Formats: sequence, structure tokens, C-alpha cells
Amino acid sequence: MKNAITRFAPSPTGYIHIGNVRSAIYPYLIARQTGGKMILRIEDTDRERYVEGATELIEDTLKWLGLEWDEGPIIGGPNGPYFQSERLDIYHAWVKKLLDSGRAYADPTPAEKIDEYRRECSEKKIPFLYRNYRPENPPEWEPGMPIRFKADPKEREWVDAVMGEMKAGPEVQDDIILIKKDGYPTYNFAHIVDDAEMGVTHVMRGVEYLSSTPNYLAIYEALGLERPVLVSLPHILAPQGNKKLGKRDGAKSVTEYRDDGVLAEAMLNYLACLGWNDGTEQEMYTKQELIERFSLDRIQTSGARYDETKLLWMNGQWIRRIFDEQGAHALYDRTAGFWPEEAETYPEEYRIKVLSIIYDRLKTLSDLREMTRYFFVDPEINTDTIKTNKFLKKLSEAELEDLLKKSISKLSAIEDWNEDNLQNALNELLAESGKKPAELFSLIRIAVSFAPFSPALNLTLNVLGRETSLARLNAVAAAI
RNA sequence: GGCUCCUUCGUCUAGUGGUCUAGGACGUCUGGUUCUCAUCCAGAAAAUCGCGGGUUCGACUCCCGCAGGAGUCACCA
Repeated sequence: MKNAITRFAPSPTGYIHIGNVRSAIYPYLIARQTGGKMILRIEDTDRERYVEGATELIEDTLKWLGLEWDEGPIIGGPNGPYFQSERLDIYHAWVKKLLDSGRAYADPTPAEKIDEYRRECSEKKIPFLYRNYRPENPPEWEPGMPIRFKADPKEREWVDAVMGEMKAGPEVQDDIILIKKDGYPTYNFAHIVDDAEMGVTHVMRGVEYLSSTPNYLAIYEALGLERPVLVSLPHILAPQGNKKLGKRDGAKSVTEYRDDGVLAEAMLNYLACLGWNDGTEQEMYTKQELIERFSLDRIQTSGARYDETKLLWMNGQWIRRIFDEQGAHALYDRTAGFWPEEAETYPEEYRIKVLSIIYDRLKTLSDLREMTRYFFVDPEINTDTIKTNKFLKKLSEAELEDLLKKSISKLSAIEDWNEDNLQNALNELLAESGKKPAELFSLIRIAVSFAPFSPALNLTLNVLGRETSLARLNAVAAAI
């Protein structure tokens, strides 16, 4: 496969969600893998469903995931315009060919009449095919009249890159509408014209188009066009039930996950591998690896259920991977907007230190908000937390106070406040007090954070700093 | 209803006639890593391969039925 030209052709009716973003990812991977091009085309022929701002939402999603397109809105290209609503002349020129060759006709039949035919068929329990009601002497086309394709029903075969060899009989081929009465083309016609004009070699879309394919095949033939590679993408299923994941099932927009602290790397990785694998046991893929390894013939033929838990696991893996491979700064650069409010007044350097000891506990970046608060603001002292702690409840108040005082004096004697010295001091305290780690460490940890958990004690104290650590311990000692 | 597609652990999947007493990952459970939470490590439970027939020395893998699920039958995409 060389220089594949693929496209992502959404209609601007809202945001891109988990259930439909694969039809952007896979075309992108194929285009990059083959050194071809990916086109973004906005299919806005349905003026009633058009949503203002949806195009921007779509572009934002693609950019976030790192799916750069080579031609499309904003950047333009040699095959524009890339909004179908601006290509009406093109569709009319193409439909004229069909009209002239007798493969299409203007249909004057009023809508009520068509409904009647349809009802008739359903009463007789026979399938409704418009071609059986084809008007005998169609008039010249004039505005306000739809144009229909004149079907050429017969056995048709084709190969779907995912589904394999397919065939369909004449019973599914009909006189479909090419141009609506408002002069706009239907999807069925517009996508064929555009794909041909734009040189698209791979048509990748959801399986819901599989049953319309015989009609598309007939149009390709009538127009003398070469068939592109047809690729049906199985649905992503909702977490519950067996339905395809859609907005009605609460499918979140892809970018909503960005706001929730999911990394683009994790999102892309998870989505690409939902219903696809390269046959090895690898689970973690960079975008580059996906480009290299992706192949159409390993796309699953059945639908895959969306599992947010695994996405979150993968996100945690990616957070650690970025920190470990690219360093604290690289991860820190992704954390803007995820810190607790109180963190704003602290220097970047301090936040990076906090991040460095907490990052391996993050599932999403937004966990930062609750997990790091005590590094930026003194926690509220609640002695009950100490007295009811499972390791500390057997100690008397006097013992607790004594232990705190010893800790304070030991820690304040540290000359150079660093991880190692802190650990040494902590170990000495353990030996001198004869307490178990569970008791001593829990007490100090709670006194200093009042959080349900924290990183290793010496690291926490080190980042908090001498002054803050001792001040908090003193405050708690006084409160007991 | 017609037509089409799909069917391996709870979930994502490996598997293209014998190496499968079915492998990996998420999730779950257990243990370990000086307290906690997480990471990490070790381990466990978890699929009679939708069901029923064939073909074959041998089938998750090939064939035929059936069932279940999904999609589609718009002047929506």
C-alpha cells in the first residue's frame, strides 16, 4: 500500500465522542504509515442538524489527539472547499452526468404519495422499493425537485478490508435520493463525489454503512469511478447493554477527558487498541509505534465494549512513563490547571518537587487537586483522626504527646534537611522510642498532612520543608 | 419483518487442524516492598471457545443448521 489518501468526514452536529473517534484515528494511521495524506472534510449537507461551533470542536479534538490533517478547513489544500455546503456546484455538475446518461431522474412525486406507497407495501408485508414506483416520464429537473439514482439492481460483490468478502442481491438496491429538494446532496451521493474529486483511496467509516454499500457500488459504476478500498469499522459498545456507544448513552466527548486529566497519549493508545492489536502482547504504544504497526486486517470484526477502567489504568501508565522517560518537567508541563487553587502562589520549582514524589500515585492529572492540597495549605487539625487511627488508638494522649515532642526535637536537630538525613533521623527515633513504624510514622504522617495517604514519610517531610514540618508537628502537639 | 454482520475468561483480546489440560492485559482476590495510599513484584480465582450436528486419527480453528446480539431498510449522516 502506497500513499493512501484517507479522510475523516464528520458532520458538524456536535462533539466527537469515544464511539466515533476511531474513524478519525484509523484513517490517520493509514495515511501516515503509507506516506499519504489525511483529509478533513466537513459534511454539512443537513442544514437542520447543523450545530454552530461543531467544526471547531472537531478540529480541537483532532489536534489534541495529535491527528494532524493535510487538507481541510483552516489549512486549505488543492481539493477544497472542504465544507460540503460550499461544493454544491460540484455535486450538480456530477449529477448532470447521471441525468444525461439516463442514470438519474428528477422525481416530481409528492412526499405524501411516497408515504402512501410505503404504507401499501407494509400492509402487504413486502419490502418497499422505490424503483417499483419509478415515475414513467420524469420531467426536466427544476429547483425544488429531488433527483434520484436509477438503480441497476443485480448481484454485487465486493471486499471489505475488515469484514472480508461481501455480496448482496438486487433486493437491497434502490433508487436512492442523490440531490434533495433543497438542492443539497445526500450523504450517499456527496461522499462519493468528494472522495473521487479528492482522490481518496480508503473509505473508512462505521459498519452502519455496510448495508448501503451495494447502492454506492452502483453509483461508482454509473459514474465510471474506480472503487476505493472499503473499510467498515465495528462499533464501540456502551459499557452497559449491547448498544453502540452514542451520546444518548452518555458517551463523553473526547476532549472532556482532557479536562479530566487524561493524557492524549493514553487516549490515543487506548482507543487505537480497542478492537485492534498487532498480534503481540504489547499494550502500550506511542503514536509512532501505532503508525508503524497498524494494519487494517487486524481490526476486530465484532464490536468492542468501552471500558473506562482500562483507559484510566493506561493513563496512569502513561503518566509514569512520561515522568520516567522525559523527566519531571515534561510531566509538569501537562499539569497546568490541575493543581489545587492554593498552589498558585508557590513557585514552579516547588510544584515540580511535589509532583516528583506524588506522580506515581496519579491515575489522572486531576487527582493532583485532592492529593497535593496539604503541600500548599496547612491542614485543619483534627485530633480525632489521630485518636481513632487503627495504629494509634491504643496509645494514650500522654504517649502521643511525648512521641510528638521527641520527634520534634529529633527532627529539628537535623542540620541538612534532606531525604537521607530525614530517613536516618526517623530510623533513630524508631530505635529510641521502641515504637513500631506503624505507630511512629502514622503519627507524624497524619500530623503533618491529615490526608488519607501521602508519599513516603521522609520524602513528604523533605518537600514540605523544615519550617512547615516542624510548625505542623508543634501545632498538633499543642492540640492533643 | 426482509437483508447484512457479529458470537473465546466480567471486559479488551491471542489463537488460521495437533505445540491449547486455551496465552496476555484490565478488573477482582492473596502475599511481599519499614505507616498509609499508589507504584512495583510474586501468586490465585476466572472461558465445558453461543448451541447442535457433521468432516477428520484429531476442531476454538473447516462445513451445515439453530439460537442470541447488533446494524440497516430516510429528501440523517
